[in-house]
Amino acid sequence: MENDVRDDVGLGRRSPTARTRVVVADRNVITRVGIRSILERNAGMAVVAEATTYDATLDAVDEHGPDVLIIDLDLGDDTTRGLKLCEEIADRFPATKILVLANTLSELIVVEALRRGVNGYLCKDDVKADELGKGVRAVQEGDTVLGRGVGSLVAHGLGSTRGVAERLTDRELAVIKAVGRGLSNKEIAHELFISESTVKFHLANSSKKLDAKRRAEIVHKATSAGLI
Amino acid sequence: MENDVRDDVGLGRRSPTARTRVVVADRNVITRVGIRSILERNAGMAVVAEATTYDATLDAVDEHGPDVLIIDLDLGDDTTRGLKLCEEIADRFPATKILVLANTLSELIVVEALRRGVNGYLCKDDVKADELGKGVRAVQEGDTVLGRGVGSLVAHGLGSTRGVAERLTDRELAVIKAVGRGLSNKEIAHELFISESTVKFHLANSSKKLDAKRRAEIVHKATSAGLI
DNA sequence: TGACCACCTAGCCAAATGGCTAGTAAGACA
DNA sequence: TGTCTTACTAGCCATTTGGCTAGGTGGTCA
Repeated sequence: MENDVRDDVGLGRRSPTARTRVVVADRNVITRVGIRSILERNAGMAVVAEATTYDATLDAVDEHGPDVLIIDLDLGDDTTRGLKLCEEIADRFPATKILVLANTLSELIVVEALRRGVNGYLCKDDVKADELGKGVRAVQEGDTVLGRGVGSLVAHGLGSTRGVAERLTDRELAVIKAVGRGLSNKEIAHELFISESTVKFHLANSSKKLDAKRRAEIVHKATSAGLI
Repeated sequence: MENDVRDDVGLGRRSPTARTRVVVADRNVITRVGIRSILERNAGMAVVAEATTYDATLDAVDEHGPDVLIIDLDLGDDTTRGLKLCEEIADRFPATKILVLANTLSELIVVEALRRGVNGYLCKDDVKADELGKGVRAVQEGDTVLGRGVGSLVAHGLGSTRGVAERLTDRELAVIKAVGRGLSNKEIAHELFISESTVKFHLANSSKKLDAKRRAEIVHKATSAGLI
């Protein structure tokens, strides 16, 4: 059950059976220790580096060229930067597969992540201990891994007629943040140096993209998705 | 730096120096493994049980009578049940100290938790590896532990003149959830079998309690606090 | 060059919301 | 018994909002 696989290294054929090398990017120590513990003890993998910021993640991937990057998209204030980072890594380091390990499940983020070249998407609260290792192995071998619930969410989204969670622009995000702080359109207009009409324009667009009926729902969806 | 402290056990005086016994309640395997790893390897403590539901947590505390319970308030749909559970444990098992390990930092929840007998409140994303063990040790010895940022948040809340995050009633919570789904007052009234006036009444009360100016802000604060 | 996109603005109108006062009623608690 | 809390209702009125149409700008990319 818990064989030590270190002996594999240094045997005959090296490359295919070599230990899977993983970089973990998560701001949470507890999570990092947990992942390391699970992967190294039970799955025979090696966590070669840990990162807690976007920049450090990029550096770590560049330096270690891991087989798999396990990343929580939310390393800072908003998930948007995490998505951009994934895109960059998928682009610059195609040999490194990306497995997102998210706190929350949001169609918006899942679809956007897959669009940007992520190879797998698991939810922290849903994964069982053995599934983490299996997931890492699977993405390493080229599979796309979607955790419980994630798959059906995506299928549902792709099947529907609407725009499937289009990306929010910077301006839209700024307006939504202000709405979440309880500001009126007039106050937001004043704060962002735009007219009230423009605020309403951005909100109307955000509504469509998020499939939300009212500003309160926009805020709820954006908050749940870690956008604000 | 990382001495193995297991030798402490079985020395002369047992009870004061005996290994601290901990129960961990968190729905997330990775976090549970991480906490166990950190506490057992570096702090010389023993995780005697893990729980993933409110009921299981109560059972585990009852059965093992741990020195400290480390709990994530959000074991199910909403944080409210977690708060109730803490109150019950603090009441029935005063020997077990409670250390909350939260995902998010919300004044609302912190104040409410302390009010119900919790001994410490740390934020997962903020704790360093060594702080977890120190925190556990401190609450065990009777101290109240508030993580970085948590303390000032509470102090600020207590210092202000307003009601300091009063508890939301079930009805208010139901209305807020509906608002988050983008429903209008009329729709909410119909869904909850109450009049539109009553919906507005509950929202006005919620506004005061959460110190929110508009429904969108109510939703934002409630969502951030894990209430909906 | 034209198409497309993000961004910005204006005005109109119906609906929704928020703030207020002024009540009723049931259950908990001392 | 009286007081408190929660829950519920009504109406009024100003403000906010959402939905609509109809524009304008500058930047990017094929």
